[in-house]
Amino acid sequence: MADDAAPTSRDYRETVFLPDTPFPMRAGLPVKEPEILARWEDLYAALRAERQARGAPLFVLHDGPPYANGAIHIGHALQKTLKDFVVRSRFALGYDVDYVPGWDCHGLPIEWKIEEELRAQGRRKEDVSKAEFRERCRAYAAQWIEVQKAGFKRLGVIGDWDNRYATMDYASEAAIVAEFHKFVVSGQLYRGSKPVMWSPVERTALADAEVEYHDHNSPTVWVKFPVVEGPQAADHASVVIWTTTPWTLPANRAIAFSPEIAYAVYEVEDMETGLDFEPWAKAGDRLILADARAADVAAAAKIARWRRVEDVDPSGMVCRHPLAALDDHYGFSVPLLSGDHVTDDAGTGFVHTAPGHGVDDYLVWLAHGHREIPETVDADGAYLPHVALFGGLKVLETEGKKAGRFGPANGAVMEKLVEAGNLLARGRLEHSYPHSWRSKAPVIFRNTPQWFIRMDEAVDTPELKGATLRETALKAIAATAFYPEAGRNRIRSMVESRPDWLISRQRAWGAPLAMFVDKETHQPLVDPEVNRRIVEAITARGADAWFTEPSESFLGGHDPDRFEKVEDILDVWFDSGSTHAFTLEGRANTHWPADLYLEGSDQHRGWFQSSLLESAGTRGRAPYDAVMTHGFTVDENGEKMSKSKGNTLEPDTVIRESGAEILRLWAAMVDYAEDQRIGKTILATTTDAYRKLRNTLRYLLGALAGFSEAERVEPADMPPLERYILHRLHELDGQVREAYGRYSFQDVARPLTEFCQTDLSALFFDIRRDALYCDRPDSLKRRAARTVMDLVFERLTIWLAPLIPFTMEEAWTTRFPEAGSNCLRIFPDTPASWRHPAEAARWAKVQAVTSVVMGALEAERREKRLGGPLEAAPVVHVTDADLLAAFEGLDPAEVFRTSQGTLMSGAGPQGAFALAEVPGVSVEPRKAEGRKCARSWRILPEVGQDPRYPDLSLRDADAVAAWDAGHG
RNA sequence: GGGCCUGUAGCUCAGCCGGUUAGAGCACACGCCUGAUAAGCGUGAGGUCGGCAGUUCGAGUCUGCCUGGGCCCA
Repeated sequence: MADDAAPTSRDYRETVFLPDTPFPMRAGLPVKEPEILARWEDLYAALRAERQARGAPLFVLHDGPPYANGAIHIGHALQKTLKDFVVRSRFALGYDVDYVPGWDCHGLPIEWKIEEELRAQGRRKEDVSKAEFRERCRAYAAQWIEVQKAGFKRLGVIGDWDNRYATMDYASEAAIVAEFHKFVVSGQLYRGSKPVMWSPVERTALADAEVEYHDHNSPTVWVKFPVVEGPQAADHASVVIWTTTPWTLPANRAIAFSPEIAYAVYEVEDMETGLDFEPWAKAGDRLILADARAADVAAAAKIARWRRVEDVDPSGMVCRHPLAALDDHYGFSVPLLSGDHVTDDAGTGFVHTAPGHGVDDYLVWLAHGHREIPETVDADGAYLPHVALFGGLKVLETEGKKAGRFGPANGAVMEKLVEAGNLLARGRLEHSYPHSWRSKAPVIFRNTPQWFIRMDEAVDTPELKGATLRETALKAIAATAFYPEAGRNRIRSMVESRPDWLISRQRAWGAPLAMFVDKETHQPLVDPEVNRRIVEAITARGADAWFTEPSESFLGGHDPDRFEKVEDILDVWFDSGSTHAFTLEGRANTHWPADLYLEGSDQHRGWFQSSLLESAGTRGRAPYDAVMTHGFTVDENGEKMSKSKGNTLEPDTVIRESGAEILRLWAAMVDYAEDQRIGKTILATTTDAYRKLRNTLRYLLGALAGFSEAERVEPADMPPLERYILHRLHELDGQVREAYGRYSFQDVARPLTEFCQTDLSALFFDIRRDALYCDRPDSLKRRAARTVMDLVFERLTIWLAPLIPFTMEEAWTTRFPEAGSNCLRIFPDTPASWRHPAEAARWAKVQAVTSVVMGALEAERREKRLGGPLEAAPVVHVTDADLLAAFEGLDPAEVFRTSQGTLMSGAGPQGAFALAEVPGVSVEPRKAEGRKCARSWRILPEVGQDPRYPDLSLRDADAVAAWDAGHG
């Protein structure tokens, strides 16, 4: 006990080898990270040069371009961080890595921004030349590229920032156009007419991604189509349809029905009375409806009583248009067509079919052999002049205060239906309706001429060898690796069912469909010389050249009067689908196809697919060998982040408060394949994990102070504990390489964190603290411990470097200030001879026994009979021979971290401490006898035996004697 | 409304082909140490495995339905 301590006159602290390092416990990352970034300079270039000099294999990660509009958000941060994990880990695995970050620059959102700017200046888009408008768009995108680039670099993301790609670079625009020409030349492009989502307010077709759904209150009408041909039962009857878009009725050409639905003729017998309006139906009216819908229709039409006359089969029936009586324009026949899209859960069981105003309508119309798609509405959303009764009326208002609201068309059509006696009922309905995501105005389906890439026509090029684009793309999907595997299904089902690729847009900011069309035949002009001149002009002067330079300059000998210059621009997905062409081809030190594309899972429909189709159509295969996807970042409750919910988290905030390293470690610890949560609690947990790693490094650095090669010990000469740690290093080496190899960063971070916690901190460091602090520097045990620590440090710093490069850099340069960047290193070889499963088995047993000892000491502490473990001298009784054998060659006191300890074969005495989980072991938690060594604080009977140092144990006396000799 | 994915301790994750009392690290509580100290060690508590039903001798694991969440589409 303390009062038993030997009289001491000397403070031995200076003779104790305490950890010594300038590596601070607190990181101060927000300040330190920028310093490290500055020190790295162009780390990426240095790495590439180094790897190329050694002839390293090449790995290509092709960057999916973020849209150059707005500050980076947490999703960008996760994404670029994951890419950086890939890039840095491939470098650490010894590869040369090509990673060129890029940006997507064209497209509607930027156009809108510029239009907004113009409006703010009181100018109209019409007053600005196309050239000036495009120039403004270009400047706008350029500015955001710089902002985003700075944000990505701050995260520690390395790449070829100086040679970043942008879809708006002249060379890119030229390459995109050249890719487009390949589709023209190979005959994969065609001009079609198709109902597309059209925004009259913006006078443009919209891509699916540019449309959002909002609730909208629409008029609904039940309309009678008098039967002119059909079975007897249908005589003097009308087919009833229901629609929420009365304005599309002038474009009606057919009625769709389902062969799966039962239809019948109903005859009205009585109408409801006491209504404040005159109902349109009357007794004697004969209506054809789906049985399942009859009751609802009766209610809507205020029919009090009716009679189901008989079944009727609509196939082959023909009706008259409901407005035929008012104008001969509507004198055509309206056939009944069967269609799979018809259901009986709403409406009447019949679907009014206007081929120019709905996709289903269009498809069912085509499926029945019709080719002519009527055009009824112009680009401004007004009926064309030829549309009888309604010419010039607006479906949607596009000017003035009412812009974006429905115009008089619906009302006018309903009035005329009443006049014609064919309106059965009307009402209003709140339903989900497509709107432009920008103007928020409703959109309509409108038939417009557009350019498409065919999915299902055999393509006779050397690349596609007579296969269709869809077949080629599906084959490419089968040949691609997906991480996670589920991605394959997702993209496959989309490619299987997707329609032809609509690539034309009636906008200004983009790469043009730079081609000429024969005014007579409507066929594109295919002339390699013309295409060459176009691409040359765009390479030199950008896509503007196409819009500003006269046709003659491209056409050469062709007659300018015969050919029309197409001024549509390409779908931005065609731009981004072509990035592989101008980033992976024609540049040095890269290769096509890319080894990996890595994006969010939304890109199965987006970039993965556009790149696949573009490449399949031009090269016959995917531009990637593997696709890796990540989920989305949601808030702490698993809900989508949104500004309106106020649950967003800006990467900047995290970087400013905690450091990019914390964000990176978070990304490393979560399962990125699924949606990842982030928030205050989670970041706090991440910070704790970070501290654990950091302190482990700090302890290593402290314990390794002054370590020299002369101290190094061969594994064969090491004690069991060191052999065990080497075994763990060997095991981890395999795990780490394997996990990085399949991009499973979690399987790097978790085992390494647990290794630091369990094997190093709680076992190795804790046991070896005594030897490190108190042994003579030349003691084998201490040298072996430091040798192993050196090997641990050597590996930990590079294994973790791809994930937390800032901290590993700091640790590495703290120890080796002259050795260059830690990030230039390659995972060191770990000798197979370190593998030692027997040692692992031994320590599992040793730790089981130790847990009983810990339990016994804990019980004593609770009873206040014992304080720290150095006050104890447990006696351990072991009946299990295996457990006993595990201690062969070990000092029990050392293992138990007590002053003394004894291991005995056989059963323990009555009352000895035991744990049910560890049978065959019992412990007597005896107190240590002897005096407390003033240096090591162990309590040993031997203290005082060395007369030179009466207050020290023999080991410490020896150590101090050596120390004294060295310090005069 | 449809397709795909997803819900295991406060947090991040393990749980193979269904098989004992569902594990780890962190956080938490309590204790120890005070020579890693805004650190270190130990002990402990904490889970109806989203819910319900089914298959089975046995289900976190398989099936169905419901429910929460996400992405894509309508």
